[in-house]
Amino acid sequence: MADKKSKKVDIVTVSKAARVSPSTVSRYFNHPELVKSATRKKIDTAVRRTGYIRNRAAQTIHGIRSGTIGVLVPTLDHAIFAEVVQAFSDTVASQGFTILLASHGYDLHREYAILRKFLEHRVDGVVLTGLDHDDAVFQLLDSQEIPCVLMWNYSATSRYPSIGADNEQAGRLIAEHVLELGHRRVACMFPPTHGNDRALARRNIVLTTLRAAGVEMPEEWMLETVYSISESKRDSKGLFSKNNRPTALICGNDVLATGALYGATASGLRVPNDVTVVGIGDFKGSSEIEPALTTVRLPARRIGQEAGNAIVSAIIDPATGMAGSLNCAPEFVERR
Amino acid sequence: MADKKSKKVDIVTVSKAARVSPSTVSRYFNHPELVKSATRKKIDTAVRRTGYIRNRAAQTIHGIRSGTIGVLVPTLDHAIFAEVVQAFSDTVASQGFTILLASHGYDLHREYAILRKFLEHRVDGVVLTGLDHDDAVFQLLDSQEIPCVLMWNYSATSRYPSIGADNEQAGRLIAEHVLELGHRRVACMFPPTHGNDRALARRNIVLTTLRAAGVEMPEEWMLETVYSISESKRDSKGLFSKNNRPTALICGNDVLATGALYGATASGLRVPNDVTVVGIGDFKGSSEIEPALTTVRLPARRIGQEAGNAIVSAIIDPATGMAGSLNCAPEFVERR
DNA sequence: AATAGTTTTGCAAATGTTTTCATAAAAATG
DNA sequence: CATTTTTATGAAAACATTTGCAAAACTATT
Repeated sequence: MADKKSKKVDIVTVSKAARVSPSTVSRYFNHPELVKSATRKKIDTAVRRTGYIRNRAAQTIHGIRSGTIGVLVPTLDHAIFAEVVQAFSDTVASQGFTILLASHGYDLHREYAILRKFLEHRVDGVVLTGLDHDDAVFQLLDSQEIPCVLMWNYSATSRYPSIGADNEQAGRLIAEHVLELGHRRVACMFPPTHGNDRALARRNIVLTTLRAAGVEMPEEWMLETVYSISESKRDSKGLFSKNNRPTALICGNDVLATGALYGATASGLRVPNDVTVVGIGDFKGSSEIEPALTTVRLPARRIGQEAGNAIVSAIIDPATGMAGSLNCAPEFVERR
Repeated sequence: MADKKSKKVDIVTVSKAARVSPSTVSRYFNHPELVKSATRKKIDTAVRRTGYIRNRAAQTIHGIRSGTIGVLVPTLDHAIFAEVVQAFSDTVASQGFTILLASHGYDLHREYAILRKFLEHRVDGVVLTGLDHDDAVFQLLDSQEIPCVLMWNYSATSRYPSIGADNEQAGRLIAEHVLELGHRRVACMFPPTHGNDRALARRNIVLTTLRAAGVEMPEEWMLETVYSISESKRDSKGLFSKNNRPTALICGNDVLATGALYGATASGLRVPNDVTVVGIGDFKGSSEIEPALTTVRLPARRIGQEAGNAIVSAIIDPATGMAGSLNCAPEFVERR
């Protein structure tokens, strides 16, 4: 079977081989119940013999769905996004869709260009990460009539349906936990917040919650550290080795938290006896780190699945349209 | 600009708005040097006003490249693959290509179906992970005339050009290191090798190298553990708590090695004083684990980049065709 | 101003499908 | 067996582009 390397095998090649018309071959694929089973058999062997592979491009220009969904994430280098994408991909693949994947590396300006590329490919739907996007991006989406989901974060007022965790809730949970433990001298460490609305929102709510409880965080305890264990270790060591040090450190994500754990240990402090370290955004595997880390878990797999289901049903049934936003509640995970 | 949500905006809509023929609009995009600059300007504003977005599907049926590359990995849940994909994606994106991504979850039978789907989308090239694939997959590739790269592992005799690390070399490096440290009582822990030629090849060479040095590994010291820190911790604890325990443990990947580190610590052993733990396949971040882990690093970023460059140049210049396989040498990373 | 040469444009055919409509074949009905 | 109904197939138009070819519009040359 299938070795016509010779030249182009198209639907008419098949139709000739099967001695039927091209229309019948087309029907064989799209409405098999309309073709007699004897003919079906003939076409079946012809397809096999010629090694024919359907051409979705040719279908797509008839307004038929392309069967692709554009997915745009900041980067796969952060396990958390890789996990969301994997879950999303699995979910939509089971419904016959394939994903077109691109990353913008936190440069929101690249989003527009990438989105255009997706649209050139006539994706059936688009998934963006985070709530905050260039206005041009939203306008472009408005002008098309394909469904779009903002995943990763949730907000009741997002411009397109958002499926993800509520940053406010996550930040509040962790801040309240720290307060409940009785801490009054609290520091925080977040990634650079420029172009990263997720991190920014988390930090703001943490500060607000603390302030509401009368805990004011001095400027020099608000660390801004890039996503890297070694940087975080270094910065937190700096923080912990000062004579005037905080008793708790809230980290914007678990990579930072991991580094901070190491930093604390390296400074001769024991966790959690001497200092408390907590993270937000538990990724697959952080549950295994030692010493155990208390975090607020953002349910990556669930987010990917829900986003996948939402967009697929919006694609398949455009009449009903997209369901609304969905809050995948972050979950408090206390360890040791 | 651009808000014709009204209806379909195609090249003829634009041509009418610009008062030129559709052919000229087409040329404006594909051979701008052939159209007078005054006309160019007219078309430019027409495009902007109508919000036209080119339809790659319609181009593709003219034999024009689709601008997509199919990438098939086992899963993104392993950081190492996510990292390769990220590097690959960045590399090809800079040349205007977008990736179609799918994962098979180590079920090699799904590869065939996914590959077919890629071909239906008329991808310009395909990247598979690993050297070992179903024969049907190779036959299908043979019957098409699109370039294909096998990435992640290297072998001089692979059926398609392979770009990646040499497992033999990696396994040998780490085994020799253990031998040099004077160990004679060595255990190993690898993921299930079924459908995972990478893990299998590594384990075989480790065993062979040890055996060549007269070190025979007893059956019960060959652990098969799924990719999970907690499983690995549990299994290694079992191993280390026996009265008759090995003095070194070679792990098939760094997730297993991390768990083994914790397992050793939990068994009251100190690393590396009481027991040596080494890994193969250093992933981004394992360099940060404490206690530090000695590994053989598989250069994920480099592999992704090289694979990207190789396939893009094979696509762009089919005459020259694909360059040969490339051995991205694994690198020995000794930490304390 | 007429001619030759060059640049720019439009027409029409081609690409690989799907789909509507009409016709042919088969089955059901009298 | 003739007629009606149903089912299966083919012809041709449509989809959104690209491209070879020829005509038209300029420029340059005398």
